[in-house]
Amino acid sequence: MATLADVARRAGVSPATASRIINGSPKPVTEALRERVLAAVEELQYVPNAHAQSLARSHRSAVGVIVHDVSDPYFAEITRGLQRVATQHGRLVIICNTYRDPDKELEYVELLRAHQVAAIILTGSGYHDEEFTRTLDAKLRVYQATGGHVAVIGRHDHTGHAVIPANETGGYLMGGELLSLGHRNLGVIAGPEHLTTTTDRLAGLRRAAAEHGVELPASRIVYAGFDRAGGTAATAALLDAAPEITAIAALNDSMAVGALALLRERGIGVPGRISVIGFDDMPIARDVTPALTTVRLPLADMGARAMSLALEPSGDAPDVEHVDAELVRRESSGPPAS
Amino acid sequence: MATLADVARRAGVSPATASRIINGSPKPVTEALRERVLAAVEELQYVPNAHAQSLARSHRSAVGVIVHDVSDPYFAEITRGLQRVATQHGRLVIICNTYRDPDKELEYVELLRAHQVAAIILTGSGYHDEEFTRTLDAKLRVYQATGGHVAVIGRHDHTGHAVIPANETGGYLMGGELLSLGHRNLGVIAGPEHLTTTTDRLAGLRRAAAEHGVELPASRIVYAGFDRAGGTAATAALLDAAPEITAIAALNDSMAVGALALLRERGIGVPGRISVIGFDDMPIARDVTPALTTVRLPLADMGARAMSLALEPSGDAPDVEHVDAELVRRESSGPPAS
DNA sequence: GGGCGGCAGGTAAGCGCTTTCCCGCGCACA
DNA sequence: TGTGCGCGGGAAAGCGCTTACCTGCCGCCC
Repeated sequence: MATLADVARRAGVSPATASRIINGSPKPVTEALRERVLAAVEELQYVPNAHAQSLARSHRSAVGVIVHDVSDPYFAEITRGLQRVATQHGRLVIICNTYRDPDKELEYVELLRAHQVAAIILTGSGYHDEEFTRTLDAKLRVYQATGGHVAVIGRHDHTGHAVIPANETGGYLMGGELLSLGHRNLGVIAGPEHLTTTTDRLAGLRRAAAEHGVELPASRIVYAGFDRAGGTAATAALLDAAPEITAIAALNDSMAVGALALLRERGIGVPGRISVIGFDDMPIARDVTPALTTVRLPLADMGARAMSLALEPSGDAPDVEHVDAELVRRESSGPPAS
Repeated sequence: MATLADVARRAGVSPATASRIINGSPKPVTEALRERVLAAVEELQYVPNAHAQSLARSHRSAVGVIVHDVSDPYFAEITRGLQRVATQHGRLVIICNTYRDPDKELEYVELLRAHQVAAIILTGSGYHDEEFTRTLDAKLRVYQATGGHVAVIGRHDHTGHAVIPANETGGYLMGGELLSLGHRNLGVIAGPEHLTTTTDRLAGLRRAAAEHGVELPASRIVYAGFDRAGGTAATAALLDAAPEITAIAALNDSMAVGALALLRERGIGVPGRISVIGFDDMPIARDVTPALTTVRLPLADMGARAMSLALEPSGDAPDVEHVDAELVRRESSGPPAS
């Protein structure tokens, strides 16, 4: 690799001058030298070593994002928003996939710290695991103590910037929709029980049920993975345990898609025999059959807002932005068969 | 941030010793010192500065990936495969989204070079643009000349490691399927004309048509963006230009999904009135309505193979792996209405 | 004409690590 | 007892860049 010294030598100037010209420093430089240096850069195809730069300036330029899995449309959408804002700020985004392994989450915080990122964005759900939460919080604090910015999406027990989706309200909306359509026998297919996202959405659902005087016994709630496969598995289990249900509330769209697939396979009409409602409004929700009634969260926007919070710290106090959930009626829900 | 010097001071040793202990260097160190250093690391929550490390060792550890858009399921799948292999090799992946802007592609190659990545993976289609291709190739060569590894997915005019999907054969498969079902009036909704992916797939389609003695006039081919919106727009245009068609070949699944959406909206039965066939077999292909008949490409696997080629250079000669396309029959295709 | 200010450019000190080389010690050997 | 060797540990030289500080020169003023 050509170095700055090579460029300087070739242009017959000192490294300092070369550096100033290349970085457009405010220090004035003769036009003749400038041209010689720029020519040398071109001939040598010189690109400054980013590591050396970040070592010399103590200026952090990249930002880190920790997601469960970028290829999951939920995170893909959020990431899109994150990227957009980061790029506007001229910052490189380092994406870390934990594949839902809490240990990896911890590791990645260290790794991002090692890479001197300007900010860490934690997406995905918080965990109901006190020890893990404490450890994570401690690591983030250490990072913040050295000037790092942190923003989380979702409820994590960490004080700092946060974008918090209305999971409880959304759950309430799902429940309200199904109940006011006349359903009384609801089943729920939920993500892992130790995720705050699961419990928050479920809490809203319970609140709606309670208001309508409807039971939601434990046997009607099946926990599984927060993905398509989890959705089919949970639906199968639910159908075995409670064949009388007329509606299924899926705690995210991926699970809802899995449910739809299983119901189709078994020849169970949706919404004729069973209504299905999802959560998140991922892009594919409108393209499945039947188009999915769901609770919309502005995913890309949430990502953008989190990145903005991290990159444009408005003040010293931690900023918390709540984002609203909104019901989107499509074709997978209807009144129960009478 | 705590530095190595801080750790050394606290443990009462030299930075050299601290470094050796922390990195598990082969040089033997007394157990007592080791413990003192490790304790200091813990107390100070020390994490080595990755930039300083990569400067000191001349060892490149990250790898760079250039995609059009990670949030596009096509690239999301490929990225998944890339990540898997990279993680196995203990390497960090830097993902760069070009949003289909060739200039950004060029910029990102420089940026990744600046970041001293060990390898650059170029995904996404090649361009029919001689100047661009030459510039890109030149930049990649410079990178390779300094020891960087390059692997591309898809047909790019660049000699080096490559994973090349059977786009032509896949196009032939699409065409063959539709034609042997009895369709004679085909329409094609294609991605941008300047992409090699578009032209290769189209070439296969043409070959199939020729074999069956079927015309495929220019008026039956509509070019648009390679995404859902492009699919709906192209379908609308196609329906206007050639209302007699009984089948639509979409050159990727995103466009097919867009087509399906438009046809549903217009109340046109699929496959009753018009058959639709896609390309790629993205995860959502099986969940749309009707489930999409498509040509499967093992996307995640392609990503994994590309990363392997880049990270485990088998020899000096450039490795080219061809990957097969395979027809997946689902419900969106059928014989034409008689 | 001498002194001084300003200005282009260079010199060198880091940034935080790794690693080569060297030093001093204690041991075995003759 | 003297020589030599092995071994644990430290000193210091970089890795490639930025930047504070210094130098030498020119033109200006008194």
